Amino acid sequence: MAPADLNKKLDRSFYITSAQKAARMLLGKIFVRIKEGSILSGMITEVEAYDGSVDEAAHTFIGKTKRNEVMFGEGGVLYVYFTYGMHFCCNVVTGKEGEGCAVLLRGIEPLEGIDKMAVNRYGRKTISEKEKINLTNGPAKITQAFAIDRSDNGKDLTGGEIFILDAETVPLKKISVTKRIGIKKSVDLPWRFYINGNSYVSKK
DNA sequence: CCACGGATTGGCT
DNA sequence: GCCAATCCGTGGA
Repeated sequence: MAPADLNKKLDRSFYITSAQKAARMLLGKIFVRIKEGSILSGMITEVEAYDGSVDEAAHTFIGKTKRNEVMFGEGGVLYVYFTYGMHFCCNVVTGKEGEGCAVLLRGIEPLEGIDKMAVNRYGRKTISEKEKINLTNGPAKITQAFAIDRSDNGKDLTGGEIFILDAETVPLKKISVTKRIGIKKSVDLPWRFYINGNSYVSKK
């Protein structure tokens, strides 16, 4: 695998758009974290859009609170939340200040730092093929593999620690659009997007 | 392979 | 007090 090209970092303008558009555009892009001098990276394969203005499932639908204030900020930062008493999930905030929109990362295909992700997920470097698929095919699995937690909430994606690299846009005919997973409100909105046929997707 | 339920913190009513 | 944008182990087909 060629090393990540750090010159192709997405800039602020990429994120100042609707969550639905950003979600589709993020598929195929490369999510990168520099951790203790080494690179963890992977291609985004599955996402969901959340839009606080109309979407009861969005954390921002209820108005600003301590928990969701990062999601109300300007696009291009990371919104990390804690759920089910044990899991973190991470989102890319989109749109303008005050809108309360974000894209949940649900699937990533690992590219660099796979042995470190294996240690983060399983406590060992050597894993089976099945375990490799299981590294990052779910939102809380991603944060565990990339060692993302509440200390990363609000980090700027145009900075040098966590960022996203541009890559060829995935054509619409290679993208599946479905209802979102695991929510109990606004369940019928078709705001989940994933790359057809990719193994690193939480559910077909 | 699929279905089910337990784990376990903390945000909001 | 209720219950969550989840994951994993167990048990049965």
